[in-house]
Amino acid sequence: MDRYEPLKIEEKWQKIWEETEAFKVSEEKGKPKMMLAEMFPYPSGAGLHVGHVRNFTIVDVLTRFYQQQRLNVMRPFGYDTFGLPAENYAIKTGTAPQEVTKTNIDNFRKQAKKLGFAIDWSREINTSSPEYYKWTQWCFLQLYKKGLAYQKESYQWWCPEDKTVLANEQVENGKCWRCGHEVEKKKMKQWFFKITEYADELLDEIDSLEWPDKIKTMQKNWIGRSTGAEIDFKTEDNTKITVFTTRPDTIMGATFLVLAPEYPGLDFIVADDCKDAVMDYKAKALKKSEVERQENKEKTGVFTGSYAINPATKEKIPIWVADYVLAGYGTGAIMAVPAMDERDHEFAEKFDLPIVETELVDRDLYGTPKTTYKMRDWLISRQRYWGCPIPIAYDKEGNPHPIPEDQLPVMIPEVKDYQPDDSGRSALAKAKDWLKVTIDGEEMTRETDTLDGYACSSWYLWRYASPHDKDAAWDKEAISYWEPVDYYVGADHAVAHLLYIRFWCKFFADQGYLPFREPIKRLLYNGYINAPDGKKMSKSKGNVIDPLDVINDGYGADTLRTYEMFIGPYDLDAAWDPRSVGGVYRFLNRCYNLVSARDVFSRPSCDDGSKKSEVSPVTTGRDERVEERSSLALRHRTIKKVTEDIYKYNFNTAVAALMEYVNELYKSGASKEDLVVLAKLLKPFAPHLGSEMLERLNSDDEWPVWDEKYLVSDTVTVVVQINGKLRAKLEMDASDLEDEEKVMEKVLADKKVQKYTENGIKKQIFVKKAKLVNLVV
RNA sequence: GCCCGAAUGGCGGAAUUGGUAUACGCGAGCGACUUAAAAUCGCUUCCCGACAGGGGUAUGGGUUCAAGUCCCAUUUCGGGCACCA
Repeated sequence: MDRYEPLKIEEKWQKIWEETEAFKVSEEKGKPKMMLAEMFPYPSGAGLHVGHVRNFTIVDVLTRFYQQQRLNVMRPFGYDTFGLPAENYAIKTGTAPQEVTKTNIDNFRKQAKKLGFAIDWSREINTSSPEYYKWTQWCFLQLYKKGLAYQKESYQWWCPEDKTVLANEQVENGKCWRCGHEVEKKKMKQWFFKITEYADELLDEIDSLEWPDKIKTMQKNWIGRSTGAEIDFKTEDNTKITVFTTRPDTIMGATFLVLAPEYPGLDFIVADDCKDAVMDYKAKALKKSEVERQENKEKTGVFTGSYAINPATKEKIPIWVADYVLAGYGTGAIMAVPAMDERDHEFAEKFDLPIVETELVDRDLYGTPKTTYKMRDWLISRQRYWGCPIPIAYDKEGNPHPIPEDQLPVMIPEVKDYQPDDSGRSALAKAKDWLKVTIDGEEMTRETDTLDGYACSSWYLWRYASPHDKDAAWDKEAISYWEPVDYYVGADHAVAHLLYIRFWCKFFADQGYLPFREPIKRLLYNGYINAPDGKKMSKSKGNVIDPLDVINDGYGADTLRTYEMFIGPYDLDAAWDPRSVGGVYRFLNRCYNLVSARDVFSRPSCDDGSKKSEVSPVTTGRDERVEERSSLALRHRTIKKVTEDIYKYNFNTAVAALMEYVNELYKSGASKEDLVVLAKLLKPFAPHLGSEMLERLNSDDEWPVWDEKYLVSDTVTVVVQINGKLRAKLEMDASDLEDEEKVMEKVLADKKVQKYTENGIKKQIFVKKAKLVNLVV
């Protein structure tokens, strides 16, 4: 009997998979397909962490599960490589981001291979490679052509630390999502994608997706549709102010108007004697950081000195400016109804404005119906070096022109100094020669902004279908075979990425480039793995578990993978427990021993494929027949349990069922067929060991199928409750269950039951499905 | 403040969706093997009780023959949103 040596076995199988390109797939017409992917990682210098392992292993378990069911399964891999960490490293060390990225990718690939993932390595992609970002730029141009990529001057979130603008989605509690610095508002001309054009469809189709409710709700809230009306108010000198309200029926109670500090026509409205005060307030409001605004919710505002006429009451009502009205939502102006709205009420109290009870009127009487959204257009320009250059150039008048498609990619120029500055232009501006470009004989200057990294990840799932395509971003035929993606697994980007990719999908479907309108059928949102103390792992706390250490300590990748599936429900956060890792290792060790020492554990095989055991009652004697039946039942019960658990993503209980199975086999002995089934069911979790066991058992890996007929046994245990309390368990023939009278007869004959039913039975309930009798006495 | 979600042994967590609470693993204890330790194997392990029995799924109430599961209230913890008119 030899010892389980995981590192040896794993090296052997990884070599075999590498050399045979075991997971390379291509389109096979008529064969059912399955495509699975994780949210591709940003390859950091620190290498894979245990969170990646959980994420990737979920994908891998499903991948192998479907492979073993002989579907045509694609499980690609890629790297999301643009972004600040590589650039900040470049600023610090002078090393080109291209170089750092290559080193990190090489490391990630090596580590992923050590984990035994069933990846089609021929489909590896990298968003910062020119072959890839050429097509990101092409995507941009398609959006530009249709007017969905446009420039606008407006107030934007600016991170003074990273010296770039940020999208709404990248501002968390008033702070930059990357560096945590407080963001400011800055008026700049920036590029946007018009995601709002698809707001309704993005909202309405959410419910058709097999996604976690949590994510669906977050997206719905983010889009934030509300229906109401726009109502025109006129000032005394006839300037129109349009307000948005969800309650047009409360107009009788509107006793003043409030404008956002950034309201575009503010200058025309303010009365001369109030100008100084209003401009002063506006300047202060803009300087206020988002954090300050949130911390101090005390209402502030100033009177403009002007009045408007309430079209319903014909009353003259004052116009105020206050920063509780947001410029980017609705029209940037509201009618205040202090009797109905809490915020208006607070404002009216503070500034002593009239509060009148309102009578409701017909909703459509004074306004026109209007729908608005919380979601804003997606700000995509970044003043940073390490991103995909926006394929635009400006003529002498400053008008933008698209770079012709045959001139793509617009390569990232080499510079010596990566440092961004406050000029509002990225370090690309330092590449003087690169800046010049000739389009249609006219000299122009290139755009120096780069694209938000989320643009690069908004189409990568489609690139997997034809990753080396030189003529198109994706091959239409390949993509209509493979996609939409069947399973997408991640632990982040609930709104941003997962909303953007849906938006692009709808856009490219409208342009005829995609044959589907939703890119991801099923989404699995896995939980984090925390340190043993329950806290987030972080370098500074020194509580990081390195998955490579776990492997190299001798446990191996199979133990690591199986442990992370066993750790708890996949969608909940879990704390790392080094001792439980040992428990999983012991389990795999027992699996190995069953095969390597078969003579010790063997039991005569009763092959369920043979007609003998299926039909004819076994003639060799009662005991042996019972034995056969129970081991068949065990085996088929386990197949069923593991299969159904994987379909339900209950990976933890699937592993538990395998442990139970092994425990039973240790007690009762195992036939060859028992072990073959064990190895097949184990393989998705522990692919190296599973493969090794199957090789030794001389078996293929095709996923086993259970037969219900082995799950019904001759005898059943009937539970007897008296007044809902468990009092007895009775063995009966299974056929007895069909006859309630017979069951009751046996129940009432039981001595223990009789003890409780001396004074008669008021009511009896028999539940066949639960094999249960409840007697009310 | 608003909207979700959760609460089960010493710990991570199971429970066919209303039907035998605590599967599986960890930890702990006992035993076997061993000169010994490790490894391995076996047994025990919710609480009270010698037994009979009783109690028990955050707390209080309710529905039901039957509640961890459904309903109402409360507490605690997690997540999301946060002046969106």
